[in-house]
Amino acid sequence: MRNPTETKESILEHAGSLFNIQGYKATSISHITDATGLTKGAIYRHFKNKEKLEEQSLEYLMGVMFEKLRAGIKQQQNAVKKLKAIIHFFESYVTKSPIKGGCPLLNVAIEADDHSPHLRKKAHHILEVLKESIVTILSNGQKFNQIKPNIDKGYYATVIIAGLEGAIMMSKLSKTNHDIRIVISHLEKTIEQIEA
Amino acid sequence: MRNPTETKESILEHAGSLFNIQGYKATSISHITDATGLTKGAIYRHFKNKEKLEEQSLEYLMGVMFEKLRAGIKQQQNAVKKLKAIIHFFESYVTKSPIKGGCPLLNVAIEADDHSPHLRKKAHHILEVLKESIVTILSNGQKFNQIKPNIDKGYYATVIIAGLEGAIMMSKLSKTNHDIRIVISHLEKTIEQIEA
DNA sequence: TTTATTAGATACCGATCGGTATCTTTGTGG
DNA sequence: CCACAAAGATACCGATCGGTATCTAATAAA
Repeated sequence: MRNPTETKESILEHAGSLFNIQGYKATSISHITDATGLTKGAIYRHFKNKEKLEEQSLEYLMGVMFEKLRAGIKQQQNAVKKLKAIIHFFESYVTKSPIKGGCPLLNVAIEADDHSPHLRKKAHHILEVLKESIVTILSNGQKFNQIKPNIDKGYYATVIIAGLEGAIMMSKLSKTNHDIRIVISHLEKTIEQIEA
Repeated sequence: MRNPTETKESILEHAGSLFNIQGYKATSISHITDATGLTKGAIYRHFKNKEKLEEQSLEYLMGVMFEKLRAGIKQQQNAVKKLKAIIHFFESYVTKSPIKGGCPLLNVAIEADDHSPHLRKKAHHILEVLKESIVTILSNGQKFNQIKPNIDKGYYATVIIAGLEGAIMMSKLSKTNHDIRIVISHLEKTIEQIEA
């Protein structure tokens, strides 16, 4: 109990979860003190203001997300299987969420649209990294004759991400995994069409 | 200036716009009094509390959305063209928005997930209506030999909506229409595959 | 063991939140 | 033209917001 790095970690964990579930604006410092058992004094010692706490919480969430995502990708040996691993990772946001509250990317994109440009920029960057990792998988797939040549890799990256994020939104409204399952089967078909 | 129905309409217009741009929780009554030039007294005469104002504002936004959507669909004479009209209606949320702040369905789905179940239920219902209208277009298309028989109509409704909503989210982050254009071209191809 | 530093607790600040009680103004039917 | 009801303005309420100044307690260096 008086380990500052552990304290900061605990704050980011709890704050990240609350921000992702309730929203950034809707989560007050008091909510975070309740969740962590700490006081305002402790929180403002580690974070200059709420804005900085929001930023670092988002980075924390994205870190957790990418860690799990990369682990899932690494297990698979060819491009098609790697892409399917990505798809099923996003499915887990609906079925058994690795992070409560759904995809942090989607949440920030909607909430931080006009307000809080700092969060929007961070989320945008993560989106580009995500796109790029799909493009890289496709490139490597082409190198090893697993993926057809002459396809528009950015096109498929966008189609996959858009479908998944939209399906997560629909599943949030319906509280079932019906829609995400449909979109997954469609994306799997789409991927199989570019298999070499 | 003292026409109560006009006043209520003005409140719904301004409140709806603010809710859709800034979010429901992030928009205070004071923001709405500033936008309308009215006072709290006027607003609370027409709406019991903020929750009711949120609900009716969402209904107002959805009303505007469906009105424009139906008008676009009605202009087209066959199923494929009607579906493409829907797709390009959603594109307009990014290019030149009929309602500022993007798709109210998407916004509510993300913000009102756990908090405010009344908004979530309303949005869910609208989503089902939207799905159903795509299914109806496909059904009529089959009747007139414009769409292949034996296809899963609900599947295509979900794939179309998910792709579009996800693309809107991506476009919000990148502030360009790059992603929505890609998804549209993909959905158009998908639709053409079920053309009879 | 003493001292300096830092982590964290406490108590408070002004601003703003949603909401209400009350007053004034406006339009309308007799 | 007057009376009455409804529309809207004003002034206020307690609660909570983000943030800060200050105090106490714990740790690490000497």
